[in-house]
Amino acid sequence: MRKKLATILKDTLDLCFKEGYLRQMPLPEFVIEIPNNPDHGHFATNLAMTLAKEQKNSPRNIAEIIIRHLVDHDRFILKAEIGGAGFINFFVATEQWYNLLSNIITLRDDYGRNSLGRGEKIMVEFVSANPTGPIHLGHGRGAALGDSLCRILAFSGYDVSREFYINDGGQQINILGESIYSRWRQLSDPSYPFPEDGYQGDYIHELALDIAKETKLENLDKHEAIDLLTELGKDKMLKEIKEDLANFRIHFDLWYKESDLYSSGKIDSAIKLIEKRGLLFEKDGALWIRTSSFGDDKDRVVRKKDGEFTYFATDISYHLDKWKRGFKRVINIWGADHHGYVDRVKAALMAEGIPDNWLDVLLIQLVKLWQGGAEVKMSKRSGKYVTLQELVDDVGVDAVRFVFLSKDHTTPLDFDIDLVKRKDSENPVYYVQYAHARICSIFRKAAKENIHLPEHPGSILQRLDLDEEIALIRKMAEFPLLIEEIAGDLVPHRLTYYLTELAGGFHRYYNRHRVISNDRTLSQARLLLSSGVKIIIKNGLSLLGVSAPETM
RNA sequence: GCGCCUGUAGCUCAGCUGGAUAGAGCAGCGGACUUCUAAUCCGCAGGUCGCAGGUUCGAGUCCUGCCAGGCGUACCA
Repeated sequence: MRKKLATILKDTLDLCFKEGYLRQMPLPEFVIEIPNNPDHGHFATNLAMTLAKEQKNSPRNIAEIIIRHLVDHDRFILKAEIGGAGFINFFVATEQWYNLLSNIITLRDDYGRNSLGRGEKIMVEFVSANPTGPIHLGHGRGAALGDSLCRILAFSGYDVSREFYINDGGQQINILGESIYSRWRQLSDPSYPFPEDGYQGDYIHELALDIAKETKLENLDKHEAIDLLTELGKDKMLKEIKEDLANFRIHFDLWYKESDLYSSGKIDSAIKLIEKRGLLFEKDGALWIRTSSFGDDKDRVVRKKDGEFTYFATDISYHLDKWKRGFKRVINIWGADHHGYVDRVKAALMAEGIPDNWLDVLLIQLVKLWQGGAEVKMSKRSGKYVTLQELVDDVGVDAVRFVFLSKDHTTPLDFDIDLVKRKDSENPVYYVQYAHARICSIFRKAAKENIHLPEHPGSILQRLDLDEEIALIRKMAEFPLLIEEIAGDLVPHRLTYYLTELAGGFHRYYNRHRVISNDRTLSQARLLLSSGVKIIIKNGLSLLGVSAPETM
């Protein structure tokens, strides 16, 4: 509807220029917003104010001229008024709102879908937790964000791929093997030393027990045993990570192994490409890439003195591989502690001729856990942290996802377990789900009384003549544009707020008016209204990966 | 030192590309179930938008400086 209004305004300006009501000038940037105050209309624009300076006329005079010459062949606008310093407030003809509601009901699951992405290939890489321990809360937040983003991008016409990068090489994996080995030895010899930088968590102990049950380790020498434990431990950890994510309703299209980059020679070819561009040099026995030419603070090592590639080198080749696979755009979701790494990777990509804006990195801030009014301290080093699975077992997938998604990822998140566990009004996820369940309940009741949604709403909709009813439809009308904005700005948290407002609007309505009454057509009209709300709540929750229950 | 993020009601947070009287949930106080689910609703109270300047018709939003908190500044991964 906003687009329709924008067209009307443009046509109107053209007319005013042509007929000389206003001085000819380039079209200024102006906004059409939805005012907070209902007295200010359904839509408002600052158009007259943006014209004022150039027109050498007062905003209110210009608004007057625009209103007088509005090009509105379809009688879209009921009335237009001047407000404040020169806003133009528009009231849309009621019929338009009825059409919109009919449209929602026709489109159902597709209401809100758009073609912003034009089928473009886009990849979201997220979680990518090292297979050296279970996934914890921080990963969970990234998982919820990444998955929801993918759902929204797919809904917006992108061809989306979800990818998990497995760091299955390098030092930390060896430490995993050594840690398991020590725990295994400690089964028979409690004094056996544990590596200083080993992983402390109880899961290492469990892994040792598990593997010892299935595999004979006694006959192997230490190195063979550690190698084997590294492999088995890694596989078991990865399996657990996959299960935990599946329980969190998250599935990936591709699990990409870091080790494949080595075996396929992709690291070498990535570095050769940089060499070809003359951005590689040797210093102090190491191989460096001149990232400082592309906005990085300093140059970076890709191959160490000892001949090993750095993690940075594998990352460069991994991203080059993403590029070669034809993704038009890539989004990475990383923990905020990686922020120093962003410029470096972007610089390296630019050194390979990849444009700066190809990669978007979303940094998620820390999750702090609260219980009993105190912060639950977490540290991976000491092995003391709450896993995602524990939290999900405790409070349920829906609540965890909703809470994670209800905050902007740039702000640190305080997660209060006690609060999220309570299945009452304190938890917004139930507030939204409850509205859905309530509407389902109304439909059950209606079916019993043999009242059904009409096939062709037509004139029945005219029975929706309360301000609250029109206001609800107006709220519903915001949904498609909101989805486009979220897909464009990568901000799914806005959806949780929208859904809470929509649910609130319905709850209020429900408490004041009966949907089902003796008046059959009125009942049908209100069922149509309820149906619209239900459709949007269901679509919205599904984009967050949250269920929409029919009963609660 | 330099860089990134954050600072809005007692608490947790929204505030869309600058717009009209800064919002929501929780916590506090007072009300509403013989009627479609009270996991709901209604009302009251609660604010120097960290501080100080600047830009302009207009700033929580943009710019500069300062203060506070978090994180990062590896030939680790």
